[in-house]
Amino acid sequence: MRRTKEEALETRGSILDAAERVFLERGVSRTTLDQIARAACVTRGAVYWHFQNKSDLFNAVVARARTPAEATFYRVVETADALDDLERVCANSLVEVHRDERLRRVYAVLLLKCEHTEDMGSLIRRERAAKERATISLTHFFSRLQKSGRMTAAREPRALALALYAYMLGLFTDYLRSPELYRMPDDAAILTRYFFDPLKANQSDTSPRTGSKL
Amino acid sequence: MRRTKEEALETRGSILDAAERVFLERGVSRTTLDQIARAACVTRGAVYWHFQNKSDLFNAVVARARTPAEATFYRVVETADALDDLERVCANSLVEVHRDERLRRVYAVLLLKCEHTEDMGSLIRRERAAKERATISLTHFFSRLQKSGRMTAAREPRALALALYAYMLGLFTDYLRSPELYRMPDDAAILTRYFFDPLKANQSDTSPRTGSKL
DNA sequence: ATATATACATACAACTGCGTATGTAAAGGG
DNA sequence: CCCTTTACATACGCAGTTGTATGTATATAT
Repeated sequence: MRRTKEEALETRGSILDAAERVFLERGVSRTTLDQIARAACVTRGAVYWHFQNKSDLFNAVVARARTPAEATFYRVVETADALDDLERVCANSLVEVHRDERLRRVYAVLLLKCEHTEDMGSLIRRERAAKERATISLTHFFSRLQKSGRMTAAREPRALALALYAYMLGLFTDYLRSPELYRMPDDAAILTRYFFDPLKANQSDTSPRTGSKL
Repeated sequence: MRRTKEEALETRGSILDAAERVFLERGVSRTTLDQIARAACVTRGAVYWHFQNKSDLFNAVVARARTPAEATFYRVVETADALDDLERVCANSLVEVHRDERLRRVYAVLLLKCEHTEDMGSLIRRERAAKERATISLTHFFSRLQKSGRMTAAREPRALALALYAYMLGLFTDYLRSPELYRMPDDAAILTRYFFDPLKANQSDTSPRTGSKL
């Protein structure tokens, strides 16, 4: 019953899909490779053929959804030169998590359904590296805007970067915990505006709210 | 070798202490009751005497540190009538997590070292209940302030409550992930001010930063 | 056409952690 | 002072998971 290379890739994909769902439903630690295999209509043999172990599979699941999403984020942050650009990226990432099932599942697993502990692949290392890169990029971004006078100088870039990172992290986490409390996609724009409006230099904060502008 | 009641309470306490530490170090799911028992210099027999199972022990660990901290929070939010009161509570809770080892460990376990899944005691239920109560309290708080004109009317209370909750959740999480990036306790005041300053009605946002005011 | 590597399924051995059952020595009540 | 209960320690059996070893049929290269 040997499959063609194409079929093998499909199998691999369906294993990743199954892992995504079972990780979300049962949490990473409580899911067994047999449960994933059954959900993918294969046996553990197939799983062990495509992946070394659960950690490896977990990393593959995360990388498949996360890497592309992060790439676009960094591309914008490191090249953008206007507050609106960053605001748009932030609001958009919230909407994407709301719309893209895969993204939503994987971020829910990352933020709610797994333990950030030393083993579990290189989760923590990659997480810290990503966070450091994001913080540095954001700090530079805010510094640039301040120097060119396109942003209020009343806040220090380092703290602003921390604040924005924490705010977005909290929004992702809380939305994934209780999405029914959010009115998406409108709230994505509203909530990000709460952060960015006060930064805009010489601009009244009481500008009329136009509701969803997405 | 039967202990007196007092000694038994000490044993119970040291088991809770040990569980706290081992949960933090190894993550809840990877922690075995034997590891906790060894860390507390007892056997699994003692653990099973004081607690039904790991879930029960976990809940006890969380309740011991969290219940009192939450109580003060709710007391203030539901009675306060000034933005500064809430701002002080938020900044203070960050500082407390930074200073109180037990609080820091337990929140780290809750936010980073356990999986928010259906079993694991009633974690999710209590979590959702706490979140709902907090959101409602905060919404009422902001509504009150808006009606009495002590806060800008440019933001809707419901979204503000979500924003503040998410912001604090993100700050806790990120601080516990990489505390070395934060300059505590000063950053606690700075970061909370970033949220509250724009809400203060008819007040210049560019007020001089006085650094740590705690 | 044959051989080999592939893409799995099946089978097996070993360990781990849990829950419980049982043992036990001392505390504390009558 | 005796009896019961307490506060554990020790011992046991079990079910679940993991990793690997082996089987196997077929795609694919030569």
